[in-house]
Amino acid sequence: MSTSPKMALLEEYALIARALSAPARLMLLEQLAQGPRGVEGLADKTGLTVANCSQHLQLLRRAGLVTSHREGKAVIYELADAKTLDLMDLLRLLAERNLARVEQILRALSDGQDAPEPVSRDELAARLAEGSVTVLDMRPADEYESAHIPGAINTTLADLERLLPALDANKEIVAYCRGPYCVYSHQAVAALRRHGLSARRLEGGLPEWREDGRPVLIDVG
Amino acid sequence: MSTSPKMALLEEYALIARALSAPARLMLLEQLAQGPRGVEGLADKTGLTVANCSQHLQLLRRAGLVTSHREGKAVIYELADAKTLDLMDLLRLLAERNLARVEQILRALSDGQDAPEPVSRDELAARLAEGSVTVLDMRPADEYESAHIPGAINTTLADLERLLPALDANKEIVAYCRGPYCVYSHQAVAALRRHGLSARRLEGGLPEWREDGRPVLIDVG
DNA sequence: CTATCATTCAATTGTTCGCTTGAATGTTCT
DNA sequence: AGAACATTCAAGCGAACAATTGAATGATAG
Repeated sequence: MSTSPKMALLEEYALIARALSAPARLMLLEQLAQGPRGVEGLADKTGLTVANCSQHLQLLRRAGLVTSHREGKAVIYELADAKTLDLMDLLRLLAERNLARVEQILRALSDGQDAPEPVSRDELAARLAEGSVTVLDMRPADEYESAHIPGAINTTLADLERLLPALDANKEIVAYCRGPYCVYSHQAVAALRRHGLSARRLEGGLPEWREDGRPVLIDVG
Repeated sequence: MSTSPKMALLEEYALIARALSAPARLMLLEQLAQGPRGVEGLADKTGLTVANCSQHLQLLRRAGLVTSHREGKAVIYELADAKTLDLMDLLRLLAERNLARVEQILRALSDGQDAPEPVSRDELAARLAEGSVTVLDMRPADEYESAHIPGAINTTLADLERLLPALDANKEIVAYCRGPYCVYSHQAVAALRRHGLSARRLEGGLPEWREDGRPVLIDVG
C-alpha cells in the first residue's frame, strides 16, 4: 500500500510542494527568477549563511526546481522550469484571496490607502510605446544593471524622495521589481501616491515580463 | 528583520505550500475536488484514521485551502478556492517534466507502452456531441453517482475485462477519473490498448470538466 | 435529560526540518 | 605542487510535524 504507484506519485508531488514550503527557499527562487547565480551571490542577497544557502539549493535541486552546473570554481544555480514562476504566483494568489493576514499585511504596506489595481504587462507595453508612462525599477542597482525594462529608471525606496522633482507629474508612474513577491513596488506606489502622483504597480515583475518574450535591456559588463 | 513585511508574506505563501507537502493532504484535496464531504467520508476514501484526517483538514483550513461548516452533527469540508486545482495540476506538471522518477512511474503504469497524448476537454466535448467516442468513468460507483460526464459508462479496473465485449471497437474510448492525480485512467488506457482498442485519457478529470462549466449528470439520491 | 454519534482536542512518540559550526572536497592561479 | 577560494559534507541542536491513542466537546434523537 505504501508503495502503490499512486502513493509514489503523490510523494513526488508533495516533494515539490515541500520545496516551496520554506520562506528561505521562496526567496532563493525569487532571486533565481532574476537569472542564474552562484551560491555566494544568493547567500548575500538573501541574508542566509553560505552553508545554509547551499543546503536549501540542494533541496530545490532534488525537487527538480533548479539545476546547477560548474563554472570555474563557482557552482551556478538556475531555475529549471519557467512554470515554477506560475506556481509561485498561484501561491501568492491563493494567499491573497484566502488568508486574511496577507490582505492585512498588504494593506499595511500601502499605509492604509487602498491600492489601485496593478497595470497588466500588455497595457504597460502599449503605453511604453506611446510614451505615456514613467517606469520605475525598484530593485537593487546590480539587478537593474543585469537586465531591466527599456526606459525604466532605477531607484530605491530611500532615493525616491530625491527623484520626485525629476518626475513628470503628467505621466502616470508604473513601478515594478523582482516579481509577484516583491514588496518594494507596493511601497513605492504608496509613497508616490502620498505625494499626489498617479502611480500603479506592474503586474508581476521582470521575470514575468521577460517570460512574455518582451524586450529587456542588458548592461554588458 | 524576522518580522519584516516581506518575510511575513513569504511565511504565508510557504504555509500554503506546506499544506500541499504531504501526500495525505493531496489525497484529501483530490477527494474534496469531487465535492464537499464529511470527515468520516474522507477518512474512508483516503484510508486515514478519523482523528488523523481531522487534523490534516484543520491544517488545510488554516492554510485557507478548504472551508468547513456544520450540517447537523457532521462537519462538511469543501474546497475554498477553485484555483487550488490549478495549483495541484501545476505541481503535477512540474513533477512530470523535471523528476525522472515520476516519468518512470507513469511509464510503469502503462506497462511499458508509450502512452498517447491525452484528449483535451474541448475535443471530448466536440466528439461527444457527434457521438464518436465511448467515455469511461473509472471512479468508484458512489462518486460516479454523485456526478459524471453525461453518457459516461461507470466501471472499474477489475470490471474492465467484463465490459470489453460490450464496447464498440470502432469508437475511440476516452477514460477519465478524479483528476490529474488519478491513476485509474492511466491503467485503464493501458489495459484497453493491450486488447487492441483505441483508447486515450481525458486531460484532467471530472473536477476540471465541471470547472469549465460543462454539463454534468447528477444522480439525485 | 440522557444516550449516541461525529468531530475535535490533548498528550505521546518517532521523524524530519532548519540552522549552526567546523571540516572536507574540488577548482583555479601561481 | 601548493595556496586560495567556492561549495559541499557531517554532526548536533531545538523546533515542528505525522500518526496514535484516549478523552472531551457539541449536536441530535429518544
